[in-house]
Amino acid sequence: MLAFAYSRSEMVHDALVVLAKMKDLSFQPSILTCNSLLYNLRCTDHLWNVYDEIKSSGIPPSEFTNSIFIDGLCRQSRLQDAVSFIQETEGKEFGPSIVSFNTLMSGFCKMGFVDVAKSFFCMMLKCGLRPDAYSYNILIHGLCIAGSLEEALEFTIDMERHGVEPDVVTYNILAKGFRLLGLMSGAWKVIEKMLLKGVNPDVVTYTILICGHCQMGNIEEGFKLREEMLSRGFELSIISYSVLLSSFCKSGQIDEAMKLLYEMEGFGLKPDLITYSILIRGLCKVGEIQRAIQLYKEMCLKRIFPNSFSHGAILSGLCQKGMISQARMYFDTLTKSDLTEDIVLYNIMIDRYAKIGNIGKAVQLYKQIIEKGITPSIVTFNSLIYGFCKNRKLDEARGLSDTIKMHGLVPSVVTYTTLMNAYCEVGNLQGMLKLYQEMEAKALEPTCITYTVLIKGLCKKQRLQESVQLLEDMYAKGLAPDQITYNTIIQCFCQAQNMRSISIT
DNA sequence: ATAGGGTTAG
Repeated sequence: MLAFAYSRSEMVHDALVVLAKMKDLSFQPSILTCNSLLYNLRCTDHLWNVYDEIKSSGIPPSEFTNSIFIDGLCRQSRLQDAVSFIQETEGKEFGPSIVSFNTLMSGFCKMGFVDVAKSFFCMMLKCGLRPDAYSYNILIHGLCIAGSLEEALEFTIDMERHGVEPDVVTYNILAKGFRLLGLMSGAWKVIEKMLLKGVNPDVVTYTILICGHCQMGNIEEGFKLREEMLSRGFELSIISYSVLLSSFCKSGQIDEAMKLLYEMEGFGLKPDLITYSILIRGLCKVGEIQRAIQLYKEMCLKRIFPNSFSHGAILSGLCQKGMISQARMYFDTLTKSDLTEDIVLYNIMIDRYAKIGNIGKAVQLYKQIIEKGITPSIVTFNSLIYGFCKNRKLDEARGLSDTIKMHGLVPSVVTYTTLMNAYCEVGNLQGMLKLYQEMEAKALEPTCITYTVLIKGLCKKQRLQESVQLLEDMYAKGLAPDQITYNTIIQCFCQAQNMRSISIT
């Protein structure tokens, strides 16, 4: 009991001391205690030791033992070991359980390998196991994160067909999937369906919707939903607050954001690393670097330790203020001392160099990444492509497509949009449209910026009707045009001296 | 003891 209590209270060290004593006295701990310990050490190097210890001690494992072990392997990114383990346990007393498979699928999804996860879904069926709501939700989530919304929806239908009712988690996952693509009208349809099915929204649902409003720049609607939430007896979570905070920060209303921070603290909610990172970024964005550093220190005093998010906030703050040499100094100390070589920090720096047209420095940092054996991300390449485009080196920019493939990466909407913009700038409408078709063929959803580039390209060739049609397409999709979209169209009509059509919307 | 909501670079 003592060992169990220690373990449950995450006092793992004490638990281990008690267990060692027990071993001296030849007392056997219960499997409950062992599992709890295995669970608490699942992210550490002790995972194997504890597991081997259980195996050799003769304590009969429970059905949970194996799935906890698999979870540990997945969390340590040892997916291959997890797969081998599942294969070994097949046919044994506690062979692969649904939970084991679900854990494994979740592990693969988190690493971005949805296809592999799907193959385990099939394997599960072959083992005679019936996927449960977790199995479906894990896959649907993985697909949504990967942007394959259509397939996620197909899986949802499949789920219903097999008698597993989509629950609040399923609907939340789908709503977020639409939100991620900026398609809020789709998200609302998901919620409608959910209500129709008699499934009640929860705090997560509200948070996704508030986030959607905020993302569309409509903080007011976000706050209205918050009122509705409160009137229905829900309490705001740290995350709901963070969404609202973030929205204020994005629109530069930093004092409003700080007010929310004090409000949440007043309710006894403790801001976490993400909340602080949002605020630090917000302060940097409006140029208040000193206040940002002050908050950063306050966070450290509360024993919340900065990660690359908070560092990235300060770094991009310095960059945005045009303090490029200070930014570089900060960057150098971070990359020299930090054990984790985060690609995001490199990306921020590379992007800044690209933005100011210093492609030389950008390429230099890229080479440094490769030398250090750090894997570049698609963002790294997008920034480099931007840099080349800005310097009118379109061939070099396009040439990077092969390098992207070489690294096993996939061009994103941003890759396409950046290149399309470059073609648009040099007046190559055909080149731009060809890229757009290629993008569509890969089922990549165009963003507001993609549409704006398309509109700009068409406007340049006086194809006004088509550009207005694109604007209509955006409305139909629930994709919000921004100021630049409107400015582009207005400017174009002005140039065509067609002042009346401006009221077309 | 397996699933869902918030921050980053384009």
